[in-house]
Amino acid sequence: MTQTRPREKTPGVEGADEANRRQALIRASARLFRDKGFEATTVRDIAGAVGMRSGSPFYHFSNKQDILKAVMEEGLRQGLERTEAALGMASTPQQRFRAMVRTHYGILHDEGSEFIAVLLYDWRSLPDEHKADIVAVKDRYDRLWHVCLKDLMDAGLLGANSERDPSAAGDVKTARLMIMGAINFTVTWYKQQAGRGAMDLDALADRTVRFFMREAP
Amino acid sequence: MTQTRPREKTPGVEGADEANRRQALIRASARLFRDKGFEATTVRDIAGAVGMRSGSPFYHFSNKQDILKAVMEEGLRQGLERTEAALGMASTPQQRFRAMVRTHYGILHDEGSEFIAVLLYDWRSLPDEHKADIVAVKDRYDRLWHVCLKDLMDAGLLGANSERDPSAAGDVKTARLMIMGAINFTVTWYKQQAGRGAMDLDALADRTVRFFMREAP
DNA sequence: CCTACCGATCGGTAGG
DNA sequence: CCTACCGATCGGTAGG
Repeated sequence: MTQTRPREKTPGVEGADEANRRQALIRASARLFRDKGFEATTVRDIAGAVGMRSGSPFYHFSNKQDILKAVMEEGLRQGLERTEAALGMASTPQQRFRAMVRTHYGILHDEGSEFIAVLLYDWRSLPDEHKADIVAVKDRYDRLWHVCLKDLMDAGLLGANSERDPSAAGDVKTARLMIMGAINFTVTWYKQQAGRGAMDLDALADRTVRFFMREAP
Repeated sequence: MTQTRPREKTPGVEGADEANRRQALIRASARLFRDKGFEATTVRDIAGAVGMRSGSPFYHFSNKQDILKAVMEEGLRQGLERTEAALGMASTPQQRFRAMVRTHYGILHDEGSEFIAVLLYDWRSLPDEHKADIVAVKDRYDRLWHVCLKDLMDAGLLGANSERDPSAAGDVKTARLMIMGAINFTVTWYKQQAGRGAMDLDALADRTVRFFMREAP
């Protein structure tokens, strides 16, 4: 209830607070965008979600579209970080594929991880002049998938015709688009059960891997 | 440029005209919703696209949400019609799968066929009280896919582990969700080349079928 | 289906 | 980051 903001001890701490508020806005926006869509979410919704008044988000962002961009950037930053960490603990193509599938499901469905769902859902609301920036980072993520799937395909372990000659297996890009499409589309139908935590995502990842990847004989 | 509307010859024709205007609104709305999203499309956009003034769409629909519902219903009606026609010309499980894949790509990407893309993209904008109606029809469509995929799976022709025992192949529902997800997600990345017509969709369908379906030895 | 209009709301800003 | 506010626009309606 203090009417005056307490003076910060150091400029560094004050800067950290400001960054925290910005992060809070990004997180709250991600959730709102994910639930209602970018266009249906008002700046007042966002402000209210973090206890601000309606004009205050514009202290942190110059307009609503920039918040959307920041949500997508945060999602890709976290996504790359989590994926690289997961890949570091896997040593075979099969393990790496499983790790990427499971990690991507977490990125899409974990509590507090609504950023990439927004990227997928509200892409058309992002102004054209910002799209190239996001695509550049997204390409890095897609490349991780490409390498992962190429290894699997070379080993004859991917797709319905994988064990035959390489030409029958199809190209890696098609495989990537199909697999990532199947996984990404879960944002339209998968709902986490309350209380069961990550268990359901494990099961979903298992079923996904078993459908796309040939099992060792 | 006539200021007075020409008198209709019969009530039947007048009713047909009214239905035509309604259809024009649905088609124009589908395209606008698909391009900009339901929330970002204004009633003025819709009216302008068919040469009406801003208040006139409400002569045909009681509110904006009802237009969205009508778009989705029209998509499912056309989708079921086209799919049943395509299935009628196929006699083996492999042919039926190929027919469903190719038809679904047409439903998603053909010029003038933006209805199902709207259903997928703007589902969350549909008021809850209308969702059950749409789901009921969508279930019929999903059931056609289920039967198609079950036949394929029973024949050991679906997925990476399909030729083994049935338990290794996984369940039909997972296969349906993965395959339809992969296909539906193309709405986010596939862009038809101008002038080449349906050729590209044929190629896309071929690659999709080859990825998911085991080819005859 | 048009004209004329309305209340509500929205993104954003000025000044502190 | 708040207060106070603004111009623009939106979905929708009355009356013809």
